[in-house]
Parts: sequence; C-alpha cells; structure tokens
Amino acid sequence: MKTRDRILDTSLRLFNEEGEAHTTTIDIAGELDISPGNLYYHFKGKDQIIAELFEQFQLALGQTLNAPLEQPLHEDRGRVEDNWYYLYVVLEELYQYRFLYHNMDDLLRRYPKLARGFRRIVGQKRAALAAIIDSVVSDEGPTLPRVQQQVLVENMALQLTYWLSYDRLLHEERDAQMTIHQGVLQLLTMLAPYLGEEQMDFYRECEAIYDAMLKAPAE
Amino acid sequence: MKTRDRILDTSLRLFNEEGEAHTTTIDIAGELDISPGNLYYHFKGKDQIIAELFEQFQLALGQTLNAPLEQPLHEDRGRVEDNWYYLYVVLEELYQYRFLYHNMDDLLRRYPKLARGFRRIVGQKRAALAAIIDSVVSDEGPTLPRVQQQVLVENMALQLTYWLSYDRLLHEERDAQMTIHQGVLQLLTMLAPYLGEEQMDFYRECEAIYDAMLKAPAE
DNA sequence: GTCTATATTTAGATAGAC
DNA sequence: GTCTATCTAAATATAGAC
Repeated sequence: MKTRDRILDTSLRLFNEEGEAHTTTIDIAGELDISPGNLYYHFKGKDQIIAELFEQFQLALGQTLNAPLEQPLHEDRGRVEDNWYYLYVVLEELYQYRFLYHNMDDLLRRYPKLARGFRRIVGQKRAALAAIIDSVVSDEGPTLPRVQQQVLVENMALQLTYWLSYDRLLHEERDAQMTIHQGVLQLLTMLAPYLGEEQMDFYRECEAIYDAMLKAPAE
Repeated sequence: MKTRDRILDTSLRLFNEEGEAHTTTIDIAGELDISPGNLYYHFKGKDQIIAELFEQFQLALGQTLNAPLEQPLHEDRGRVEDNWYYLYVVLEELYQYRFLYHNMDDLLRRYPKLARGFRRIVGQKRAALAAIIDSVVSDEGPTLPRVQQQVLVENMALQLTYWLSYDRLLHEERDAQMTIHQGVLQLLTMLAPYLGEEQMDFYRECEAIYDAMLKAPAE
C-alpha cells in the first residue's frame, strides 16, 4: 500500500476516533511511524487530507443515495425490508466518515468549500427518502398531504444526518452495529403511521429486536 | 453593568456568531475594549467562561423543560396551541446558546464535565416530550404502542437537539424566528398522525403559514 | 520518498506597573 | 480593576541532507 493512501486511511481512523480538531499532522505521522516531513511531502497539509477524505465520502455516499432512484423499483414495490437494508447501508457509510459531522461548524469555517458538498448530500438524502416514503405509504392507510410529506422528508433527513452524533452524545462508545440498527428503527418508526397492515409485520419484527435490546442488560 | 458580566455576554454573542473554537480570549477582550490581562483577572480562562455559560444555559433550559411536568395540566388537556407555544420557547432558549451544539465533539473533549450536563438535558427533553405526546394523542385515532412511543420521544428529542444545527447547515444565516417556527412545525408534524380531528385544525393553521413561507420569495 | 531540524504562527496565560 | 509587556505551549509548515 502506498504511503499516500496509508496517510488517508490512518487520518480517517484517527479523525473518527480522536476527533479531527484534536488530531495533528504529527499524530498522524507518528501513528504511521513516518516523519512529519514525509507527510508534508505527500499532502500540502491537513486541509488537503480532509478535502480528499470528503471527496471519497461524497462519492461513496452519493452513489448509494442515488441508487434507489436510478434502479427500476423492485417488483414488490415498497417492501419494508428492502428499505431497512438500504438505510442500514447508508448509515454504515455515514459511520465510516462520522468525524465530518462531529465538528461541522469549525470544519466549515476552516474549509468553506465543504458547505456546498454537505448541502448536496442533504439534497440527495431528501430525494432518496422521498422515494422511500412514496413507495411505502399504504393506499389504504391515512393519506399523507403534500406539505406533511415534505416535512416528514425533512425530519428524516435531519435524523439521518445527526443520528450518529446524537447516539454518541448519549452513549460515548457504543457498538456501531447496535447504533446503526437503532437508527434504522428510529427512521422506520417515522413511517409506521403510514404503513399498510402487511408491511407492519416486518416493522414489528425489527421493533421486537429493538425492544429486546432495550431490556438486555448489556449497554 | 459589571465587567465580569459583560465578558460573559460578549463571549456568548461571539461564540454564537463566530464559533467558539474560532473566538480567542483576545477577540473577546478586543470586542469589549479591555485588555486580555483584564479578562484573565475576572476568569481563569476560556474554560471557565464556557463552564459558566453552560451553567446559565442548563439552569434556564432546565426550568423551562420541567415546567409542564410540575404545573398542573391545562383544563383543556392537550391543546396543540399550548404545545406550539411551549416548543417555541424551548427552541428560543436553545437558540440563545446554540454555540454549545455547533462543535460538541471538540467541546466535550476539552471540557468532559459538560457531557453529564448535556445528557441530563436530553433526559429532561425526553420527559417533557413524553408528556406532550401523551397529552395530545387522541383517544379516537390510531393507538401508539409503548415501544413506538419511546422511539417517537427519541426522534423528537433528537430533532429538538439538532434542528438548529441542521437549519444552519442548510441556510447559513437565516432569520431566527423563521428557523424556530419551522422547527416547531417539524416537531408537531411528528405528532400529526396521532392528533384528533379537533386538534388538527390548529395544526393545519401552522402548516398553512409554513406553506406560505415556503412559497414566499424571501429566503 | 523519507528523514532531521527548525522556522512560523497563534492561542492561552502570567507578571508586575499603575 | 485595569493596563502593557511578555512567556509558554502547541500546531502548522518548510529547508535541506540522505
């Protein structure tokens, strides 16, 4: 593996684990057993490392978020389990680059160019979530007026953006799978009022698992 | 007004407007036309200023959040307009100390003692929101199973915690009143599926105002 | 490509006069 | 209480040898 890539990988790990603001170029070099000078040979500085990590993130997440819009929809339109899996994957990708959301304000002040990217991502989230909502809303159940649909999309986009931060605030160091699992359930619960009876079966299974998790003694 | 209090006030304003990480003790002193030495006479350092601002915040918000639990409930149990007003006040208070949420990760790393306070606030939010939900859920409408109620509380607590950050990410500098108004509507919309028909009247009025805002040319 | 050594910058903090 | 002057520490970044 090239040194340049190792720097990116290690930076990402340290930023996620120790916080971006708290991680210096010397920390990164130290972790890799290379000299700071060497690091600066490969990157102009921390800015460039962050910019490249952000591009990786934007590319990966953008593809995932656009997938359900481009692919022809499943025969069995609106299966909750498909959406469950889909949201799980999205949250996994967000988790990999979670440092980007943990100090956003400072990050955006230092690298204002990122703002556009973050907004684009929110836009992609909105589109994906709107598609999920429309596919899943039952024809029988309560109707979902246009404005309420928009507000619901916004609430879900917010939840998708900050769930990992919120969970971290409350639990500090928690198992990633558990965090993500709960995040998906939180999102699906926003849809619960609009699910048809058949769709509710799968939802209730997820809920049961979560309920068991809540009661389990393990944190 | 005493210098000490002026320092607190100005710090709060600068932290909110310029970001805490980006505001130095020299900036604060400069804004007040006092010397850094003078500032350090009144406070040991930035840490202490932040700690005192956090205490102010915790005290003020804690009282507001606990109010609906302590006061006997309104005769007309579960009026949506009461909750509308209540959530508006809570968001206004959060707005006054919004810097605390804009760089949480870094803040918590530097001042770990704040973590307990933040968690306590989330707990108070949960309690207040649970009370709102229970008071508002219609007896006629769809029932709200216990687990779903818990998840809903959590979603609303998250929304209440990060709405201002999310709005800022999307709009940079937006009118505070508008931000808060929309935030309240986002929260109430989570309750919409469970409102009775009479309660929906007031909700639809709010929605109409928001709808008009969306269509208005002004940002 | 990689190292060592060092320069630059900036924020946080203190000492001592007034 | 307030000021000026100064120190310290830490992070970013560069120069030049290997």
